[in-house]
Amino acid sequence: MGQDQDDMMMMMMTRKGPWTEQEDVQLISFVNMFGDRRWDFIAKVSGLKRSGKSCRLRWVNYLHPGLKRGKMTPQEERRIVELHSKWGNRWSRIARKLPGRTDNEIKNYWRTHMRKEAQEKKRALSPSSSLSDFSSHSSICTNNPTFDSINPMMETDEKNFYDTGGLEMLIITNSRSSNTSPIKSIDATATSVNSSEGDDGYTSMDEIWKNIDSLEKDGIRPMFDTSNEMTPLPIWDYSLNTLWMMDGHEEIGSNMFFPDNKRVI
DNA sequence: AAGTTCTGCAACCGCTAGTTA
DNA sequence: CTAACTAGCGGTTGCAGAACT
Repeated sequence: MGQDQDDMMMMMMTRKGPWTEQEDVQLISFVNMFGDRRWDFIAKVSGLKRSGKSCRLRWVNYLHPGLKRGKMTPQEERRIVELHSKWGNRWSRIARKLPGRTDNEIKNYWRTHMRKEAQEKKRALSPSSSLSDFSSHSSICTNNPTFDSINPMMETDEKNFYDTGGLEMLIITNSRSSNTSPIKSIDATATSVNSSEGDDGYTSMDEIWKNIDSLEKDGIRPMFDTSNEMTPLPIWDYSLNTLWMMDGHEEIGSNMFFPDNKRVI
């Protein structure tokens, strides 16, 4: 079958809408194997009928182990307001300063926040005032282009916490545990990531992938073999359980990969 | 109790910047 | 150099559950 037909098939087979628990488990296992960069590859290889884009989004906004769930703390709220006044609707940038929070979450929070504020103002002002439909224009003041030019010095190479997730998080975790991971053995320097702020000592996933590629060229293979059968193996010590031990999350049953012994793919 | 409105959040869409061949 | 591809970003939508009438 030709590539075009393959793509056509993929298009037709693509699923949309809410993710099922089964899909989540499948995605987690494949991200654990291949890292959180090659989304298209993961989408294809995992057998999920999802686009790479959709997989990435699901991981970044919901499945990433570094995510905090639950309500924003007053400190976080203050920080968002502060940063938003500085940067406007640069949600991903704001998210970088709020570990465990995603741009989507902050964006949603802000919308709610603005809506509430608008309503309060409405109430405070006379009924004749025309602050109408503030909520549907959440960026009423934030699309101001000046926000983009403010604070050029604030331009840093800060990394989003979930940018460094996937393999890198695995590496950190693995460096604490005793097991060997393919990546750990490939790039020991990556274990020195400063995880406190995420801004220093950063080793990009690209570098790691390059390392993998170069090692593969040298005939050294990682523990997983992408050319063979796509059996999801939880080969890294990074316990999947931890993904589900966050606030308000139940743990998935004992057979994480094949609940009810169903075939995943 | 039933219907309506509101709220919070997950997910999609379209665009852009960066990367690769 | 450039075209194609991919990941990431910001805006928007749709839905489920809560709150209200």
